[in-house]
Amino acid sequence: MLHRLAIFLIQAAQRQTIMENSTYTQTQDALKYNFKAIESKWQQQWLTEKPYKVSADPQRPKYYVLEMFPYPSGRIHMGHVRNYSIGDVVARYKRMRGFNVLHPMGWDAFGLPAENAALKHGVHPAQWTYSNIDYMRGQLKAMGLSYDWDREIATCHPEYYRWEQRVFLQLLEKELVYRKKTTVNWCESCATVLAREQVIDGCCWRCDSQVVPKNMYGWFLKITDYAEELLADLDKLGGWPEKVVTMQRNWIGKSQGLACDFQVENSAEKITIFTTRPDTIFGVTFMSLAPEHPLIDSLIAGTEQEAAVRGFIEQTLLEKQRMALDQEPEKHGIFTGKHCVNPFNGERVPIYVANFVLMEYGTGAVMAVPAHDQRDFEFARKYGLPIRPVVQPEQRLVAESMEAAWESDGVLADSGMFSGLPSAEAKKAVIAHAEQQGFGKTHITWRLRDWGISRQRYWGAPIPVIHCESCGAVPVPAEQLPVVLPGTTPPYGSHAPLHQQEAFYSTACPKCGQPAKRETDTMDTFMESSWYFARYTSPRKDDGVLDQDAAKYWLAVDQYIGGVEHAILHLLYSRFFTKALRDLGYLHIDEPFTNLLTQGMVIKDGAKMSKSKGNVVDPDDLIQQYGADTVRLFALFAAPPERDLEWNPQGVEGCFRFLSRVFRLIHSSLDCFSGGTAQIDLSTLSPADRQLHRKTHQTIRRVTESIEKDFHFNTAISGVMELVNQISAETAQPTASSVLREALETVLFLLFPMVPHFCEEMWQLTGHAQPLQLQTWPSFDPAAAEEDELTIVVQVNGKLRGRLTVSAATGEEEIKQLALVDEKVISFIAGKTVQKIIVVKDKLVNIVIK
RNA sequence: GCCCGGAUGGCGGAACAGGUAGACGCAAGGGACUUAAAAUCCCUCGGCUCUUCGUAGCUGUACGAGUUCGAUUCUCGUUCCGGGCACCA
Repeated sequence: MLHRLAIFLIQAAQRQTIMENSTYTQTQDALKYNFKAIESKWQQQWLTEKPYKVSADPQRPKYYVLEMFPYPSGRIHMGHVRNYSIGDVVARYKRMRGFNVLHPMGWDAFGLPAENAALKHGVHPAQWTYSNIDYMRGQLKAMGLSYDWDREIATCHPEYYRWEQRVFLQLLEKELVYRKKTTVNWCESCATVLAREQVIDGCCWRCDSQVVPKNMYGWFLKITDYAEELLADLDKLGGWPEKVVTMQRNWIGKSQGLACDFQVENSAEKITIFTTRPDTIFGVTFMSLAPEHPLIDSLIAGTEQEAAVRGFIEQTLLEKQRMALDQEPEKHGIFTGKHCVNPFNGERVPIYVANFVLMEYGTGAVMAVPAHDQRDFEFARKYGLPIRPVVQPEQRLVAESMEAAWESDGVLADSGMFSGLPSAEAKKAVIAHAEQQGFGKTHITWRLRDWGISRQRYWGAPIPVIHCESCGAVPVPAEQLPVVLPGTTPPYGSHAPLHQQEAFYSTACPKCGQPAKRETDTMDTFMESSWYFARYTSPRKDDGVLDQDAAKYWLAVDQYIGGVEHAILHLLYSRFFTKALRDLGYLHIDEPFTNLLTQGMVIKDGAKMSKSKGNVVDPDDLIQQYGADTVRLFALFAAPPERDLEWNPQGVEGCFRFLSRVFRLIHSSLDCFSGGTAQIDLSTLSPADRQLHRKTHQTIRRVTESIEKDFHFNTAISGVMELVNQISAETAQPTASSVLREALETVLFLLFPMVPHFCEEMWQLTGHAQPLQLQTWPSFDPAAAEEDELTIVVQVNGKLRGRLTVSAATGEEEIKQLALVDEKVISFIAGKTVQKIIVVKDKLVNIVIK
């Protein structure tokens, strides 16, 4: 009794000392987890001491972890909270593993919202953007994220985009950039080009007026030059989700087939078609051209069909715009009055213009084989054109009775010298024949198109080109870069605002000195995000694009983390840029991101969190109420990262409760930290202490494996919760202080990457002088983690009937015997014949009876 | 239409490699403490069955088959949900 009193008094005295010079408040008799004081204290320290500032150090292994940088829309949202919490765990964990960790942050700062805000409120896009950045930077700092803030970049800053302009000019020199005239989606009322996804039901997403096709000039990046490599290198991306690799593969869309010329009857013109089904070439019964096909003009000029065909084309192009993009119009077409000749059999076939043929794919001309292509089939039925099956499945096709095209393989029939060949062989034979005869050759077509980067907008990086009447498009000389966006006044008008700023565009030709005009288009904002990860390695370099040594040391990004919505565009463009920068001599790598984690969306009440749905939860409010550590913990605990996360306010509460529990547990166990660290001797431990010691090491193993294997922090956290639960249970009894201390310190170690402020505070409180983040991640002792008693499950015919507790050393035979004499088991096997007994080591015994 | 995922208690989610289904958390119910409440702590918690309330029996991982001593896990088929592409010749 007296002893207990003494302990109580000592504890009380200790507590008193803690209270006097620490960040806790005391309410009544309980210590309260004062997250506000704790978080601001450590954030302040990190701000002044910059422990996350790094530089290249060839002596140390590097680790580059990157989260997709945000668009500075105004405030961070839960998707960011989740993304950056995940990244921060990786960064902090790898640091404790001894890596030199690069973990930067910045802003994808160009884009239309800034311009819209400018039009609406009269603030300059730069002002709007920079003030959003300031606010959001504060939010990220309040989350305790371990970024090297000295590397922060904003893509709208001239010191960033000047190097992008430099790269643009070098690509121009290498002819990887070109200018061409194409059809774009044009909104008359907004007087601007719209991206495909901004056209809704043929109308402008903003003003709802009719979108029309318009031919105009634009700048293109020749990503198709890299199509083959972009496709082949997908095989190197073992650290990417398969889903994303598949999406990219489909997007690139390589098709191998035959390009073949059909001579136009009574004309010198030829129509080149592309087909992936050369085996069906004897089934061609007509030819279809895209309405935009350049040959049409000469085919119909002066004929009696001319007016009708022109009318059809006009109507079709209009219809194309009017139709919702996800709708397929009914197939229709018109006969041009002309014929062409199938070079394989000399047959003359009618040439049609058809609304379903795309000019952008293949050659814009399609040999129509109604028997083996569903689109051609429908078209043929509608216009009474012949259907001729030439690839026969086992059940022979008869043209008259066919209800749909047969698109699978078969054996060739009515195909001249190829008859009797199976499809696969016939494809090769047909191509070989065409090549030999000189009217066709093997050909590869890509679904991937060149990347149009021109935008008629203000808030983007200016394209560094000057148009001169006599010299044409002239690159801005390197020493004149950057071409800076003009003015501090808001841009007016939504169309090509730069086009209206004479002070900007009016200049002299660098070549001939004559008055000339600057290009007034700006670059697609995907340009900036295609190389920012590389710029982070030398963000302040002011005399070049990249520092070679830094790039070589840090790249590739070891772990990239972001939303799956960027699976195609951003990730494909970045891969392309990496290869292009490599070929310009800036980079030594082929692929930018070794490992990719695509995190799921944040869901509330079954729907994606969004302003329009009104189900957003503001991170600010949550951090205010519970602290950053709790919010981070919940974001990591509620679901594995790649899956959607259902936001549950009560779950957040639960995480806060957990941290409070640990907080109290540590305060009530401060005794165990007062002595030095004693060596733990397995042989002298009481069974309960042995058990806690074991659980401690098992938990280290479990958490380490979850982080290393798949970033499943949710199970890692469960593991720590189990350990905490066991510690709480143990502390009710006398416990060896060394074991208790080890267990509690382990909790802090394992939790640190997720809840850093909290753990640092507890670490300091328990008498450690050096910050926790400078410690080494704990390793587990396999001997300590090992169970010395095992629970063996006994089944009879696969059904659970009993459990045996045996020492780990028990042999198979003995376990078998123990199982057979188990009281419960006997009641099930009595009077039956034991057919066999299956023993799974350390796991179970299954007695099979009849 | 094609290509990928996914489906486990009231909810979010666990289950190494085919071997105890439901870890951990939330919610709910009961209890302790309190004048009371909050906070905290303890217990129960998939469904059904039982004059034995158990260390009980049956059943159960979307549905239907199959392989196996044994299937949430593997195979085939079906349904539903989500995502990507979508007239790609």
